[in-house]
Order: sequence, then C-alpha cells, then structure tokens
Amino acid sequence: MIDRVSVFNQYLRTQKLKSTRQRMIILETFLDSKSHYSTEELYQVLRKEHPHIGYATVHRTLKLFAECGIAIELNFGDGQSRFEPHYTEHHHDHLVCTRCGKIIEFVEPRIEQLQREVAERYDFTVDSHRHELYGRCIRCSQDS
Amino acid sequence: MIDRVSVFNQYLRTQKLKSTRQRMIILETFLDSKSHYSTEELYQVLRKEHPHIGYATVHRTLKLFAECGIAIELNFGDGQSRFEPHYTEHHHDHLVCTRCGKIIEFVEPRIEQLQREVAERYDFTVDSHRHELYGRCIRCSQDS
DNA sequence: ATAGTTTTGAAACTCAATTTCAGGCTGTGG
DNA sequence: CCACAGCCTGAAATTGAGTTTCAAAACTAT
Repeated sequence: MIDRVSVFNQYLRTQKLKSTRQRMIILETFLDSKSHYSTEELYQVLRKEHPHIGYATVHRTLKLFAECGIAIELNFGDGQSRFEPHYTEHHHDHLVCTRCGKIIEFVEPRIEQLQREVAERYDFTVDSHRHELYGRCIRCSQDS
Repeated sequence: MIDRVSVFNQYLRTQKLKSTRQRMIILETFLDSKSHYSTEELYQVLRKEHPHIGYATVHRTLKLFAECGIAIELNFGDGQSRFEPHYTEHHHDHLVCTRCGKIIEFVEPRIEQLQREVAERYDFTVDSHRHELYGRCIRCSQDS
C-alpha cells in the first residue's frame, strides 16, 4: 500500500512547489472518496466545508495529482474529465451506465494480455490504455 | 458492402429532412477518406474546394452521419470528437500514437468475447464500448 | 411557379478547461 | 525570528470545441 500523501509531498518538494493548506485539504477529500469525481463535483463537495477554496485551485490540484501519478484522469464522454485515485495494486477498467451514470470497475487480466499481443502485432509500444463498456446497469435495465 | 450514400438518403427521407448540395458534398468528402476527421479538419479540407460551406453545417452533418449509423463518433482524449465511416463488416478498436497522432485500427474477437463475459459478471447490458491503446507507433519509438 | 418547410452560414452563445494577475502565503536564508 | 523572493490563490477573464440562433436561401410537394 503506497502512501499517496507522501508521494504527493515528495513530488511537491522535488518540483519546488509549495505545500499549502488548500492542496492538503483537496488531497484529503479526494482520497477519502472512491468516487470518480469531476472537477466540478469535487469543488462542490469541498465548498460545503471549505467555501474559500476556488474552482481553479481544485482544477490545478487535480492536474498535479495526475502529474505525480496518484490520480488517473478519465473521460467517459460526458464532456467532463473525471479523476480517480490511482491504485498501483491492480489496474482496472470501467462499465459506465449511460442512464444513471453509475461506474463499475472491473479487472480482466486476460484482456490485458490480449492487448499486449495486439500491440506487438503492430510493433506498437503501449503507454496506457482506456477501455470502457457503455450500457445499462442491472437496475436501469430492469426499469423502463 | 452497404452503400452509405443510400443509407444516408433514406435516413433523410424517413426523417423528412432535405437532401441538399452541402450535405452531399460533405458526405462525399467524408467517405473519400479513411481518416479519422475532427469537425475542424474536415471543415478545412472542404474549404479548399467549397469555401462557401460553413463550420456549423459540417458539424451538423457529421452528427447526422452518426445518427443514421454511417459514421461513428470517437474521442481520443485530445479534446476533439473525431468521426470515421462505419464499416458494418467488422468492428474494430484503435491504437493511437501519442507522438505523431497516427491511428491504427485493430480487430481482436477474443477481446470482444471477454467483454461479454465481464458484462455478464456484473449483469450489465452493453450498448457500445471504447477501447484504445495509447503509446508510440513503430516509427516514433525508433526516433528520439 | 408558389407556398410551406427546412437548411444554411455567420455570429452569438455555452460550458468546461485554462490562464491571468493582484494580493496572500511559504519556506529559505540570514 | 524575520524578511524577502517566489510560488500560490481565487475571482475573473479567456480559450476553444460544440451548439444554437435567426434571417436569408434552398428544397420539396403542390
């Protein structure tokens, strides 16, 4: 289990960036939740307890998280970027319900293996990937 | 081999939309290329031969293509939507070179099968998916 | 050809993301 | 412990892709 707070603080130090109250509050709130927050959503959550923190700061801090590797920036095609804490333990991909917005994480090592095969087939060096299945979650496929 | 021009014309008729000169020119130019055009890029190509066609028209027409199923809207995370002619013959996904922007299409039925397994595991009904591998194409991994 | 719609294209608008900048904070050196 | 140089903050302005507006033009059916 890596300590994401330490990783972030070390990143700040090596980049000669400053450890500020805002950055620490944002990090704490971000890590406290397993949600896939958009900047706007995290901003709204923070506002309740910390109305003084601005949207731009939340946005810049999320970008920092992504830079230092403690968060992953995701995009599910709803026009907003979302961020999730990065778990080095295991990579996962997503099922996205297009009706209620629910996001389910899944792991399938056999798909990962096939990705490596495909890349090799084209002499392609993969840095990252994105794999999302869109549709209806069980609840939403029962309704309507 | 489906005739995408006919599909589009039929769609226009059933939706009581009009067959206009602009729509035909845009369709022709779009199908002539296997590129993964963004609205802006297609607009620039069209401008050379047809300077009178406006950006909004190109955009609206690409949306129509997607609606009637002759095009697929893609998003590779560069902040622009891209469109490609839809080949019902076979589904494919993409390798995206993050250096030169090259896009390689790939087919891997075993991945598709595993996706179905994953969806079933979560009682999820899949409508569509998106699967992209990002990295360096062979040329770009040799340079630099 | 005419009437009744739809379409076009330039411009305005929207919305998330990003940048600006004056004032506030941090951490380092003294 | 203090001061200062430079980074940070947050409100506001800007950007850029996408979308909408609206009057004039084009299309289809009559």
